[in-house]
Amino acid sequence: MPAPTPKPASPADALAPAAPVICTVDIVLLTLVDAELQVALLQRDREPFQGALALPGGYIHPQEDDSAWDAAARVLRDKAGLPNPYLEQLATFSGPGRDPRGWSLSVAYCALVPAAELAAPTAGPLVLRPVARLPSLPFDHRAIIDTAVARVRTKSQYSSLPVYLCGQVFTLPQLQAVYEAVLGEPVNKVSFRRKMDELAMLEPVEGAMTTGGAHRPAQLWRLRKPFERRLSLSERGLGVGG
Amino acid sequence: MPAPTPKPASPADALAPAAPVICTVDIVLLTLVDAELQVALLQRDREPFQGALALPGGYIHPQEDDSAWDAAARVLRDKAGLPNPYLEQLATFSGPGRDPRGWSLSVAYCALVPAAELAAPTAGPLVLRPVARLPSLPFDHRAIIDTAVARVRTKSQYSSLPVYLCGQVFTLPQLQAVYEAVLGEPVNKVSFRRKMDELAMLEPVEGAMTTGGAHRPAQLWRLRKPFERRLSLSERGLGVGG
DNA sequence: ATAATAGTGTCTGTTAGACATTATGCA
DNA sequence: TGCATAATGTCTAACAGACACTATTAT
Repeated sequence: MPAPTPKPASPADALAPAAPVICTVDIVLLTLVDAELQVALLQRDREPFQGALALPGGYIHPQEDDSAWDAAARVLRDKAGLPNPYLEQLATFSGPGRDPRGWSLSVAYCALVPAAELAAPTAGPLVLRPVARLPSLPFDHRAIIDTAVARVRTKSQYSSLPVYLCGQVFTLPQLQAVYEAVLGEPVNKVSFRRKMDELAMLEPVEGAMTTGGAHRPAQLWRLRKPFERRLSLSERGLGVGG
Repeated sequence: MPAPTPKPASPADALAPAAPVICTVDIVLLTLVDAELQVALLQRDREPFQGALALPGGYIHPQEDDSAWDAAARVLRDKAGLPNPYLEQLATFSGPGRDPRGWSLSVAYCALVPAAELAAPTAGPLVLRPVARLPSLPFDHRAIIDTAVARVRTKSQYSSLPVYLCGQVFTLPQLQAVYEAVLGEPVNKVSFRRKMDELAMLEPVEGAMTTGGAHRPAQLWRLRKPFERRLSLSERGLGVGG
């Protein structure tokens, strides 16, 4: 063996490593504005990258969080005023270079919320940016967002995921427009309605219709209770290309 | 507010939390033996749960690992003698109760290898157990394995994932048997071959046939180069129910 | 020749998409 | 009454699965 290297051999894992890992969560909070997927960003209030727009996130607090998921829910509650959004784990990003403070690990989560909920005054100083035209972002937040968008697009092809971008009640034409915005391509109306029927996740809201223009009003629908926090999956997808 | 609680209010995240998070990786190493999915387990050589069978894993070493993926690859290399297996991130498991040493976080990875590679003498003291009949396991390793198996089953429905359970070359009847073992149900031969053709990931190995019994030998195939480390995805799946 | 498995041709039922038609409210 | 959109009926093309048939080797 030549001269000693900066990488000390690990002492058989007997103890936790000396250099601690910085453990955080980051949330990709997506919503739909102007028929476009937008991500919520927050101006950082401290170093590193103080003042820059970045994903909402924060340290995992072992004292108060029962899991990384709980840490993400806490961040969403405290920084976005969202008490109970749809929230699912995306992936974990890690390495020595992604955070100037040192070797870091971030469990990334993806949250979907209706745009109306982000407009509420409790939503805090969130800033929305279209995922198709992102500003330059610190850390590896661009890669995290790209991963989230790809996941949402893929999952929308065969699941009820986009309903979390709608409000409590919605019409089928509205829901179809949401699918089309997320997938980025038109969807066949007849097939779409057949799929929604087959997914068996919607129930009509009796006696209620939208009013708008000089035309027939549309039936209102809402999620059936078993699917309020659980996706409905289609075996064959919606037939839109991936 | 009443008396002080054991949960100190977080000081605005100014510093990393006092109690460090135990950061590890765990690997669900799956292979196919006797037409059954089996997971590789290792007898733990230290506390906690010394002597018990558990998933191979270990601390993330910030000094030598460039990412959690690298840590998982290192564990597979050192503990299973596998230099370059198929390895993908599964999910991250965390919380105060999963490890008696304290609040811990484990990035779980899923590896697929041909059974022949695990039989090699370099493979170390790994023990294979059918995922359908798991022994009692420490930590939350049972939940991690169940998640991995569910993921592999789902992904096998629409991708080339099971080829990583085959060796370098294989016949289509062999590959179909692998799919059937993973999915747990028979697959239509004609449809299966149509899909394999459509996935465009295989190329015939010229002039080579398997020899075995008193019957027509089968064509040998191998993965085309672009797919050696990349899955091929089918838009519509293999038609088997999920 | 026979056995046994590999590989293919073909038919049929199912599914998805295109198109056309009816429904319903408002101006 | 006409217009605009909602909702549905129907035809057709694409696809998956069942079945049967041919191919090829060893015995």
